[in-house]
Amino acid sequence: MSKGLPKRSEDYSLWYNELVKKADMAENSPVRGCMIIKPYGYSIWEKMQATLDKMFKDTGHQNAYFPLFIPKSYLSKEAKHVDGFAKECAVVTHYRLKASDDGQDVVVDPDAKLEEPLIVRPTSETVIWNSYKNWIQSYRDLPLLINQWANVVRWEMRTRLFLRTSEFLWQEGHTAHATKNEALRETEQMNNIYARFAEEFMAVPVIKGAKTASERFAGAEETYCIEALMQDGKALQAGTSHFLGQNFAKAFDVKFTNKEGKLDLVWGTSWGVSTRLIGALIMAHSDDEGLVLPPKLAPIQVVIVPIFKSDEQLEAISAKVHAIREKLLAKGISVKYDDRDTFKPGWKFAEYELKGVPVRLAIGPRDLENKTVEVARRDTKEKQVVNLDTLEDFIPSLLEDIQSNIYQKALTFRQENTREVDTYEDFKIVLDEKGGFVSAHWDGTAETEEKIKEETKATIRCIPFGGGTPGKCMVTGASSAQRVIFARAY
RNA sequence: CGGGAUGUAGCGCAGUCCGGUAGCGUACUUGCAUGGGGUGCAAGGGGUCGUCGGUUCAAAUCCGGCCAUCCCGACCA
Repeated sequence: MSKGLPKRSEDYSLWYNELVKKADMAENSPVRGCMIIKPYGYSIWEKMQATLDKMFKDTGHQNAYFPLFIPKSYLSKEAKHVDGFAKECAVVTHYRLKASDDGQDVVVDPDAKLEEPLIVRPTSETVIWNSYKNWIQSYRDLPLLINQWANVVRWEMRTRLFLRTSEFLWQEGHTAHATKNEALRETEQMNNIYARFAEEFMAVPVIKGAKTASERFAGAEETYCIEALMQDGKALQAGTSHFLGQNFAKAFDVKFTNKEGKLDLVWGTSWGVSTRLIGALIMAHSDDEGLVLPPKLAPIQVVIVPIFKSDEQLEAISAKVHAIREKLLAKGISVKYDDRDTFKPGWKFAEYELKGVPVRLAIGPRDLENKTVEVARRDTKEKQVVNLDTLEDFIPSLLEDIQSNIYQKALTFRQENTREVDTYEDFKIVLDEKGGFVSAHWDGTAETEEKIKEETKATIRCIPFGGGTPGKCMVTGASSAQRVIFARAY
């Protein structure tokens, strides 16, 4: 582990990349655009998974698993859907290799060509709706509320660790409903769950809203989303929830008999969040020293570092530490005691800061004498000496304090970097000089949206829920029902 | 697919202009000291110089092809 991270303020991209690698979260795989998620990065994902999975199950969803391969013909059944994904699909055309003529290599066996190419799923609507056709006959089979944890492949031209990789891990929920309203409520409910997860667990404030038609999921009638602001002033789409209307039901002929005995098409939704959330977590809180993890998602919440010279000292310290550890574990706090003598205390301090461990305890001979322990918090880097007797009450409240402090910090940052503008001139200036979210009036047309994107690289991140006051479009002067959120985005 | 750059030890790089037989930092191994913020000193191990070909007495270095990676664009539910 080499020391030193590039400065966040000097080169945000480099800082991010190095941080991901040095904190031992992930690295590039031999296949371009894919990534290897290392145990530390994966353990954060596992925490996210566990939390989200519980939220899904609490709202009546069940997990299932569908195949990785999608026959090409499935994908083409929904016209808009295939349009949206066709350009980034990995395609399997053969099922066998053979030795090359000179025996030095293996080549694709031309005799092993598949009758129909298989697409490595970029998303699973098509395979899943193909099954739903068989699973749904009556209104009694509805609603069908299914989620799957899986990997998907989208062959992006340009990739970034966690934020956009060719292969990524995610959950995708796919539900079927008897009525339009119920499906709409589901779409909204899941978007709310994502927002709650982002804010309460990731400590990342998000704006909930609807996508414009051009930013919608391919095949959806409405896409809701949560949008977060990163520390470099760029926006990141953190989760999406789609109202699919009856589009996939039509494409896959999924009909049910309603209470009146009449055939009707079912209404669908789909929603997902991915390992991109880990990227959001990193970019939202971390600093020049490394990761800053919210206690609720940190794989290690408290690390204890002993300071010792001799084996006798270590033994005495360890006895104390074990008692502390037991007490904290009993309160459901994850504690790591790093008593390795192969690394020095200073090295360990830097290492756990890099990895974003929220609280560090250091205990040495001096503390044994005074019955104290040094407590350092990662978010503010403040250190204080705490009496051993009060520690078990102090730590849980400190963890809560850190959780809310980093949320507040991120919220303040977003508020300071969200600006209302009324003219296109100001819009361009703010975007270039400050970045962040820009709240402005837009006439609602795809043409204006496209023109702005073309000229400024800013996209409409969302049309925030909750409405707002009407006004005039900053570009065309036409009337606008409410302000929308623009930003340059990842 | 266009524009730019890079490929030398696990990682980060110098050496290339001006050809002469492989170097620095870090990491690793060993020893001694050290230990409350990335410890110091000493010794040691580790290299098809991306790849294929050409020029030359001699190529990491010059020339050509290929491959790969990164950055900028195009692309990005």
